[in-house]
Amino acid sequence: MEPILESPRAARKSEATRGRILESALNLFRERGFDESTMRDIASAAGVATGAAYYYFESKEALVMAFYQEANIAMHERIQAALSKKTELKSRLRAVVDVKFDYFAPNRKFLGALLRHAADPEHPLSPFSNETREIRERDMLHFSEALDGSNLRLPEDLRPHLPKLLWLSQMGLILFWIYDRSENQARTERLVDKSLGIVASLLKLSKSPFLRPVRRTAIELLEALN
Amino acid sequence: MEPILESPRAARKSEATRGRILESALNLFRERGFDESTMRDIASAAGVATGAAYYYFESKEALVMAFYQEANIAMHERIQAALSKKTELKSRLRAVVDVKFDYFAPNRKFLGALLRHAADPEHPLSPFSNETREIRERDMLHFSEALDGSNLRLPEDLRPHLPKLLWLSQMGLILFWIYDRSENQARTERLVDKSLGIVASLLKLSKSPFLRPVRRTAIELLEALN
DNA sequence: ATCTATTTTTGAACGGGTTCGAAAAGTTCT
DNA sequence: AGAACTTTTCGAACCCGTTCAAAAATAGAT
Repeated sequence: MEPILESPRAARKSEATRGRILESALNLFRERGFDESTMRDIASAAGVATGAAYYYFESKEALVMAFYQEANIAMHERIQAALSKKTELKSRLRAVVDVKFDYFAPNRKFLGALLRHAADPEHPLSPFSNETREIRERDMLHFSEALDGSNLRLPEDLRPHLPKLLWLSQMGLILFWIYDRSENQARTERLVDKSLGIVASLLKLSKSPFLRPVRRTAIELLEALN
Repeated sequence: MEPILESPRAARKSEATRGRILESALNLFRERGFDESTMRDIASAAGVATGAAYYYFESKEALVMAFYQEANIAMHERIQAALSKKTELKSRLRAVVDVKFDYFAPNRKFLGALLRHAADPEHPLSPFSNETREIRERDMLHFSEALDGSNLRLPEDLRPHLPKLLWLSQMGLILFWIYDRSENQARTERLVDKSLGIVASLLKLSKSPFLRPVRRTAIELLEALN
């Protein structure tokens, strides 16, 4: 099953092949789009037979997932760096999503392929699946850090739910962005600004006794989602 | 292009064939699931050649859309009837979604096929596409009625945005429900209750001057979505 | 170096959504 | 009834994601 990499030479060669397939795929996706690129194209661009692509990747969409996975690791330190410069909650949240939009920008169009099965949490490539748990949790940590480093005090009962909630909103924003056909995704820009504004305002107000009953119900709702 | 139905006899026959194909498809989808039913199966269950199914329906998914379209019309009067018995906003909203869950229940599993392209507003079958505008707007009217008939006074600036917003939340609930594997979709039940609760509470509070700034931003956000 | 086991590569074949050109059935007009 | 036209039906063929059995390459053991 799991290849035991005894020889570094062979290991490197195999890895190189995998890399070539992935790279060819991503180039084709970027140039031509996901649906317009066939596995035959990808394999031949990488100089291998069709079957080889399936030896390294479970499916065509898994190629996009491999990109997403690498991206998540690569973005980690960029996010850390960006966070270190901000203190206001809104701008900290903004920093997190900005890193993502920047990183994803050249690949925006084909990222949609990943979200095709998003709704089905049993699909291995869904952002809600067991298989993607690790990526998801690593990603939620970014929001955790954005919250903790800010100068805003949060109600304690709400705090544990916030990373998940923010992560979820972020997925919504990314989804909107992927399909945003407006010039330079200007609509997404506005949406991000306004929605982070609301999130920040609501969190500021959330400690107020006035909103306590709503907050209670909100927490119950979040717990119902688990 | 558009068939001119000059003879009622032919018109009826053609319609009957279309109906047979749709019915066979839905039966197969219900028995076996969407992905597990092939167009060849569907056609042969309807007693026609594969090509005939494509003469009447643009794609396999269009069969599900045809069901959805019929459903929306059929649910209209059920919703009216249900609304006529309620006055509280929360229970009026509940009435609307309950009719839908009841109606969709036997078809829950294959409805997911419709939401596959949900995110792409340019896909003809997306609930956000131009092609589905009519269905969508008819559906939003239900929420408009739910709001207007309730005993709750709403801020005027918010009112025009609410049907869209409620409709969107409802889509989220339906999506959750479709993929809800818990016993009798108990998780959806809780989620619906809590989220309608929050909506109702927030709307009650929304007139308060305390929340005015948030409301303003929220309205800007909604406008950014158009 | 040879044998054995494992990993990698190959490309033909499969399955299912969809297309398409041609045949059949139906309609309209004379 | 026959010609001219449109609508409907047919099923083979196409495309593309994916599978699979067998061949090739590589590694380890003797």
